[in-house]
Amino acid sequence: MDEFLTPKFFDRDTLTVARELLGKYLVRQLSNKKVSLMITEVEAYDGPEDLASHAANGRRTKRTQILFGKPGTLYIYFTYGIHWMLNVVCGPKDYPAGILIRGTDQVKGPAKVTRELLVNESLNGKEASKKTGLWFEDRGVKFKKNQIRATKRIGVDYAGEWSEALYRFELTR
DNA sequence: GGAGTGATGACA
DNA sequence: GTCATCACTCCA
Repeated sequence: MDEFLTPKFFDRDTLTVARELLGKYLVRQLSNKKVSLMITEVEAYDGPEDLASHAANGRRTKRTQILFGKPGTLYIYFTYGIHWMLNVVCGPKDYPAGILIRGTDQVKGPAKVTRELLVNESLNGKEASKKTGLWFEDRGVKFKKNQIRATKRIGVDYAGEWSEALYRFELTR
């Protein structure tokens, strides 16, 4: 049974949600086809203290306000002049937290995932749902706890001690 | 190792 | 308005 992950799933501790997203499916409905990818790598950006987060120090701007929004909301931004990044908002409203989808079983690399799924700003701020055309499913994939590897996040050296946080989770086999 | 690429945020 | 920076990927 495919179970749709509701906003309630994302309305919990960010690190817990991040770990539980591993093995779940990211599903994209395009006009002519449906693409499903199993999530194997994520990074958590959790709270106003997290200096690696766009919402570090509670910074709330036109871009980052999405992170303060409802759990289950998609946060998509453009970086390096080339790439789109896909995140899903976690935790309660007004608490800035999100999870970056870094990789899937077939597509490795955050910018490749968005390219493969044709994800861009048109989905930013929308809720992950079938109506939106991008959502998450639990397809009952099982794995052992020791298959989750927690490591430092990528590309956040500027974040001081927060760059050391083991907020990146990978599914190994 | 280094280029490409453009929005964003800080500062003025 | 200017400016540096950036949660990346590709090619060498």
